[in-house]
Amino acid sequence: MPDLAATGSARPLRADARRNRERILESAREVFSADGAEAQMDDIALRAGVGVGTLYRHFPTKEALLLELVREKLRVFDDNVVDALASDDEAGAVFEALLRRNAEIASSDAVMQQMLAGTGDRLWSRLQVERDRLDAHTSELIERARLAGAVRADLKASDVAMMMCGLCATMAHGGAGFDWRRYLDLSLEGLTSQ
Amino acid sequence: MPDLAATGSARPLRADARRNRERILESAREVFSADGAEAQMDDIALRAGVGVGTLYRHFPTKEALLLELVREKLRVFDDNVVDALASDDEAGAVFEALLRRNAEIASSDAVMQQMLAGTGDRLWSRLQVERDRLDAHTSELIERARLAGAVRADLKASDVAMMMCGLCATMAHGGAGFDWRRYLDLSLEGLTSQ
Amino acid sequence: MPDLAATGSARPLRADARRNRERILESAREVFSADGAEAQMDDIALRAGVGVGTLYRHFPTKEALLLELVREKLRVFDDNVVDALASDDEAGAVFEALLRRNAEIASSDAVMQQMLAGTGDRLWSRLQVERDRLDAHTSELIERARLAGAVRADLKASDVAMMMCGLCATMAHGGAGFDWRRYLDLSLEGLTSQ
Amino acid sequence: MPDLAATGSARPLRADARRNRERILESAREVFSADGAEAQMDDIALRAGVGVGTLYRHFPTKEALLLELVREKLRVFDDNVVDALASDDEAGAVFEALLRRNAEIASSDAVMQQMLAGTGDRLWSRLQVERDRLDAHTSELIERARLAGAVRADLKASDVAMMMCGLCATMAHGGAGFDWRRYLDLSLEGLTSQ
DNA sequence: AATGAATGAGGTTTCATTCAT
DNA sequence: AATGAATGAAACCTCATTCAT
Repeated sequence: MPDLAATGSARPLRADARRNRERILESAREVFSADGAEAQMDDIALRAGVGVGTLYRHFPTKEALLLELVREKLRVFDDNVVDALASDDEAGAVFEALLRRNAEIASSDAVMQQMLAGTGDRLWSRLQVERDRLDAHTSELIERARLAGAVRADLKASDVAMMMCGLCATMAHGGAGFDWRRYLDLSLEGLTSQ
Repeated sequence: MPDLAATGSARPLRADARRNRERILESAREVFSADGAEAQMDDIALRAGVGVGTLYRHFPTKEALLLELVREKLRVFDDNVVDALASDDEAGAVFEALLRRNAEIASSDAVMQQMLAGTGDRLWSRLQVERDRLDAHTSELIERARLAGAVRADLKASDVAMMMCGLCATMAHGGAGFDWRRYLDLSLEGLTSQ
Repeated sequence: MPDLAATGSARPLRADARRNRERILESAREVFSADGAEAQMDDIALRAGVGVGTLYRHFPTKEALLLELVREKLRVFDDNVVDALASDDEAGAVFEALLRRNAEIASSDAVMQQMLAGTGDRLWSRLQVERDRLDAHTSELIERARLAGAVRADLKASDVAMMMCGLCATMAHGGAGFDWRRYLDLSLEGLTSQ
Repeated sequence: MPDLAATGSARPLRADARRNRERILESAREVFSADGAEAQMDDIALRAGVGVGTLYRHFPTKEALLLELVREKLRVFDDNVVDALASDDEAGAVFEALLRRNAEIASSDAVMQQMLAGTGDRLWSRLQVERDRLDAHTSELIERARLAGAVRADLKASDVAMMMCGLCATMAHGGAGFDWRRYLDLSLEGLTSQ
């Protein structure tokens, strides 16, 4: 009999509970994207087809829900970095492709944009674990690109983080006539110029 | 005849009313900086030493107040661009100095950071007049720098706007270990590399 | 011009605000009496004919409202003790009459009964000032009665307080076939027997 | 044939169910004592090591659970009265000893204090059977004490009930500097003075 | 013109109880 | 029988805005 408890800190959820959890997260993504961080918990529950109580059973706080949404996305970012590390292609190309890939993901996630764009500093500080892991992997990737002469000699993970942060801010300004892809191109120049 | 158009609505204010207006704006800057966009109108009025009613007489809406704050700062940005246009120094150096100067201003203005960092897209679209003027002057400055060979040949005013926007996002993340001045340096590389 | 501020710690309320305050207190007494301490703020506001916001402007918390209600009544108790101290009648009779008078007041005040009967210990501790004053005056009255040989030699103010407390508990049990006036008679025996 | 009536509903419980019932009652005593009547059913179930569902299987309502707790204690009170009736000691001393004994029991039972101190009149009225039995036995005890000349000639069971009720109110006011044992002494004076 | 009291829709969260597993 | 996830009607309180003074 496998030790189910080993898969996570808490006991595994019942099938229906897990389904509800997924539906809540999905609705939350949609509603937060539409209404911003001031979206209402009732709306999220309604859209998920569950009672508010259920929502609060899974996420004890609005903040906790928001946090989980961002955490998930940071994990996706990290997964992509790990993927990139496994690639045998040319290091500079791999680095650039990774940034474009993660940027595309962020561009379709309004919550991520808001978090990265500066609101919610308190939330941000609670994601230290995920950010540290992401930074560590990013540093590895940078090192490879550096050895290949594809990026500035002094490039650091925090530079990449700042760039993603700035990029998200331009994404969030949909109506301002901003073209984040162009901004990414310009920024890449800055990161890669010797 | 004074330039009434510059104050928006054309009615000249009584001396005490104008004083109140100034005090309100100053308090608003302080309170919004401290509490973010969710600062309370009552707090702003209290700090200004006026009743809420007076506050609402000057600014019919919280949004209008926020708007005015940003508008003012955009005018400062623009004034600085105009100053730069009047300079006889080397065009590339003038361009770079301007960006640094405006960045410093933004770095001490939390409201500006929040607006530029992505929140309040609706607000942003209501500043078209100021943004257009700023963009026009910025374009002039870019053109001079381009002729001097100091920036990319295809650089546009909106590129600069995006960069300032991204910069503000990193400023807003005080606690994330971000160093916006470094980010500005990197970005300048991107804008100026040929 | 009289120093209006001297009448209280805060500036005097506008006429309409004072009227509202009175109406709120009156409704609160009625609603708390009917529904107990778990009465709803909305109901109180509704009955007072004001918005909830107004209620909360006057009393920042449900607890604060409850507190004020009890505080008022403790002041009435104290006023009666002071009245009794001013009486020239026979000390024992004055003492007994006072207890009966305050008991009658408590019997028509369900909030007071609930507080005195034991719930809300936290509230009770915030009434220290009023209780101390009441105890001080009560001690004076006891002393007179003692000198007249009308009460136990060792009677203390806290004995009287306990008795009122117990009395309120029997009042609160309206349905139990309890007769608090009889209980008061029995208790008086205990306090006065030598 | 066992006295099924004593357990209320007549169905004998399975061994494990009975064990659960006991654990629930024990937890309920602890949690209600700690948190007052607004203790949460979930907490009680958690402490008992059962699911809420199980709790509700045994007690269909929070009120029913509270009721059972008080009912139990009233039975203990009654048992003590029956014990006292079996005593051959001097009737006055027996009477007084009984009151002290039951008071000590109440003093260590916050739930009992809250019930007797006035909250929950509705609950009180549902304990008619137990109260009647207790009153009947108390009356017998009083009668013996009366014959021995140890108590007021007109003392009734309801007087004793009121006294216990008042006593519990002073117990509940832990922080008020109240000394319920002293209050009991004073009250005994009142009950026994001729 | 200024004041600040009043408004009340709406926000988050709790918790007794039900019911699918 | 037992479990605990789900429910949703409240509860308390906030705050942008209005309006009588």
